[in-house]
Amino acid sequence: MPSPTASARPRATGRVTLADVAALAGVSPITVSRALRGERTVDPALAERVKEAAAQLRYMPDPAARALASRHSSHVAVLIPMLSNALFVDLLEAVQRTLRPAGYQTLIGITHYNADEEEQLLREQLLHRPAGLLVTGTDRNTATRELIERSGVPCVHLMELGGASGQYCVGFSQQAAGRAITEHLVQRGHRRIAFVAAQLDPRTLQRAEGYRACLRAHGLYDANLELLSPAPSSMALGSELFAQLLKEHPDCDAIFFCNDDLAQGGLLAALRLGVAVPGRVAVAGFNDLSGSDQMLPPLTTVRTPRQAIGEASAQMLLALMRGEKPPENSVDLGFELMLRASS
Amino acid sequence: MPSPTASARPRATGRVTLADVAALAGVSPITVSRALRGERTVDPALAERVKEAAAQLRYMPDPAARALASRHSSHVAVLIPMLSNALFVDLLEAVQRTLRPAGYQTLIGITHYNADEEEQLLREQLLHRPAGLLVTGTDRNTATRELIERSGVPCVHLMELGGASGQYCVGFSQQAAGRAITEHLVQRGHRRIAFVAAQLDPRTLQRAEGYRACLRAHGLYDANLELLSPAPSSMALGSELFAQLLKEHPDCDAIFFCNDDLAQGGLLAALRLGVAVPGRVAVAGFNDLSGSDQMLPPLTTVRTPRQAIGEASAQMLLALMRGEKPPENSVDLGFELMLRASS
DNA sequence: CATGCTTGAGATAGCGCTATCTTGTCTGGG
DNA sequence: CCCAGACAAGATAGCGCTATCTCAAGCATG
Repeated sequence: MPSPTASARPRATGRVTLADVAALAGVSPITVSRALRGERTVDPALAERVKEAAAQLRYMPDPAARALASRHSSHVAVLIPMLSNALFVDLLEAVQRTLRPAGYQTLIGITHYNADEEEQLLREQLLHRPAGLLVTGTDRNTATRELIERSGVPCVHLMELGGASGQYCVGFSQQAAGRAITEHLVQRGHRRIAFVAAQLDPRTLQRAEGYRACLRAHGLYDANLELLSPAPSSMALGSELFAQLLKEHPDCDAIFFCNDDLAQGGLLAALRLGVAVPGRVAVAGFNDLSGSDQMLPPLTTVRTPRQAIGEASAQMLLALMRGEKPPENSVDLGFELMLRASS
Repeated sequence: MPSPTASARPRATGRVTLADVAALAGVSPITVSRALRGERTVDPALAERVKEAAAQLRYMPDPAARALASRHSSHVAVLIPMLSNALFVDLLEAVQRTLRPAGYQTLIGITHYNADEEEQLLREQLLHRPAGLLVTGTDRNTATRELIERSGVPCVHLMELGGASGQYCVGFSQQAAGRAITEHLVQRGHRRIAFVAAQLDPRTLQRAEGYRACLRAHGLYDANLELLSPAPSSMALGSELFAQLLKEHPDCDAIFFCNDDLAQGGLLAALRLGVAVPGRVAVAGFNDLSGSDQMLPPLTTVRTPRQAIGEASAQMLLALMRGEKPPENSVDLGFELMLRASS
């Protein structure tokens, strides 16, 4: 039995509406709307009264009606490549944890590292008139870029830095991170350092650039020591590529895997094949995923600040959606070398 | 420059609306609405003409307006416990792959195995008037169950079977799976078989029941050989629990881990500690997650049909949303023992 | 004291669809 | 030849909000 309080007029749907709250508070619906959205043009005392009435009736605004009238939904569209990479799970988790309390629902689109799929997903999501957009990386096809541009929806780019582009970005320099971990291997005395990568997405390629820059600076670069596979990253693939690399290049004395799952697979292959790590070959990974510290030997890797990126990007987006201008367009959250026994 | 075709009246938003399509096709807006939704009450020839007009104008219906007018959005709310368990990533992937082509957007809620959080998420999602609901398991608090019930939204339960409840379920018997893998260990001649579990969610506890039932049937059950931790599942925890178990129960000759990440951690701990697997102690896991086949030795486990569950549950939900009655309330997709060298 | 400005509230008019009720047309049975 | 019944299309009326315009009251200005 619903409360017997004042009500505008019975609605067909039985929902508590703005009009009900307005009737109870003795004001017009538009005033309720303004009061609940915290507009300044409502007298504080009145606003308080309205909020009490809303609470009493357990009023909850209808997102669809809001979206239709205001041309903005309470959705934030998030485009990420793949959830099978734990990196993006952590990122997403942090994003949701930040956006939900602010009243935003995340619409998750998985692009599978595919530009066309990304474009298609974005088109679908834009139909929902999202209030904001979170996309992975800055590299995408022209149509998608224009779609973002023309939609006028605030957009923050994840995982990379903006450079001079003026885009809003939160991430770190993949290139610098790739360079730093390679430098570490050089400092440990390795000379024949291989780079093993899968997926070959833009960020992987940036890490490759860091690897190359470092080795060139030391006069150690050898293109033959790059083993690049477009297949999706996995432990199984890491095992395979490890074996292949050592067979083709027996003189290789260190391997930088572009992601920890590959590296973990590599370490297991080493164990299986009886290859001593780091004695015969040192191994380094990227991202410091779950389990890397448990490996035998524990994996040297680069810890990437994915939770921080998720939270900071969501905060930046919240500011943009409020119409504020963030202090910086591009936020660099850095990275940390995790030096363990595999190197 | 937009096409100079007929149009109802300029809209403030610049969007192509039903009215534009209606004007171009020379029919009323409601007829366009009906034709595009495939209602039977429109002459096929006319419907074709309308669809052509819509295609020509690149008309896309506005989900918010639809939701408001029809009281159903194009959202399907999905409640899952956690994405850090790869199981749910695969499940979600399959769900999205099935629902998206049908025009449904998934709203993902992560419950963190927490009943209150689940209730809160569901309340938020129901505001969006989802067309369907996908929830993990059948075990939840009364408020949440009533919320689902009263919402009238079609709902399918994932990962478990319905029993006599009459709920729509797609999954397999966690109990039977737990029993089967334990039976396998018994058949291999093990007598002191431990059960190591984390998280202790309902499905884990069902597996525990299967384990107990099997060992009791063989007269081998010993409650001391159960090591149950409420902490979240991870490789690190698996390592820890493995070491703890062998220390406290040196006579233990086999371990059934409730999830593969724990088991993988256990295998690595064995390697670290120099414990021979399966010689000294056999190890079995659950779910056949990525990497389990790469372990040293490869992990014996239970392959669970998560992609199939995702797809079948989405198909069942699609049927329910169309107003059809599925042939069966509860669909059992079974499981498969993956016997590898760890046992 | 008239003028202009701010400020808080309400009236009005949609946002872009669909549910529902009506109307017109066509069919076949008595 | 008329009328019940089925069917295809349209007219009407919202769904539950918010953008925008309007208006009355209050206050400082010259």
